[in-house]
Amino acid sequence: MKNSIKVERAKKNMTQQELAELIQVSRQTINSIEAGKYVPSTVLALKIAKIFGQPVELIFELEEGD
Amino acid sequence: MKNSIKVERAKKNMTQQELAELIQVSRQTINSIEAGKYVPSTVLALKIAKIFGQPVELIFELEEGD
DNA sequence: ACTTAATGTAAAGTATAATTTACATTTGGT
DNA sequence: ACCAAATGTAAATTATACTTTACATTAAGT
Repeated sequence: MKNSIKVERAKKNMTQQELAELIQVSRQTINSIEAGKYVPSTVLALKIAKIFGQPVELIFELEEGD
Repeated sequence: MKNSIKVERAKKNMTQQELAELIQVSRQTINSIEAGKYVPSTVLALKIAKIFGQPVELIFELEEGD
């Protein structure tokens, strides 16, 4: 699964720290998700999508093998 | 977080078993998600939404406390 | 009433998401 | 070059998603 969190963050000029605080997780959680180290829960995906004003499927995309 | 998987399944006349096979998880995983026992990963949410032809936000909804 | 498919539930185990702490590296401004 | 903010990375721990097995309950058909 890939995601465009980094891009959306850049659009809004938002740091990992700020995003982390907005959705109430640690900064490392955001960093790890961006780095593709793990797949977030649906709650996180919904919160992130909401903040960026985009549908979940536009920020998170399935890949081969998912 | 609540979801409308049961309803969408009913619309399509699909069993938990069938849905489970389509997204490659156990039947109990579907059952537990429907029962609200836990929040699925974003990969599962995307797969489920895809099968029902609905956006993720329409099937999975945040609640107070999420 | 009987049978069968579908669903609900539960316990134990495994895999993985998320946290915390800590430090290294990069980037941008002055 | 220096400083500070932001990002990358990593190990250890905790929380939770998911599996497997197994059994109980419900719903529907005959």
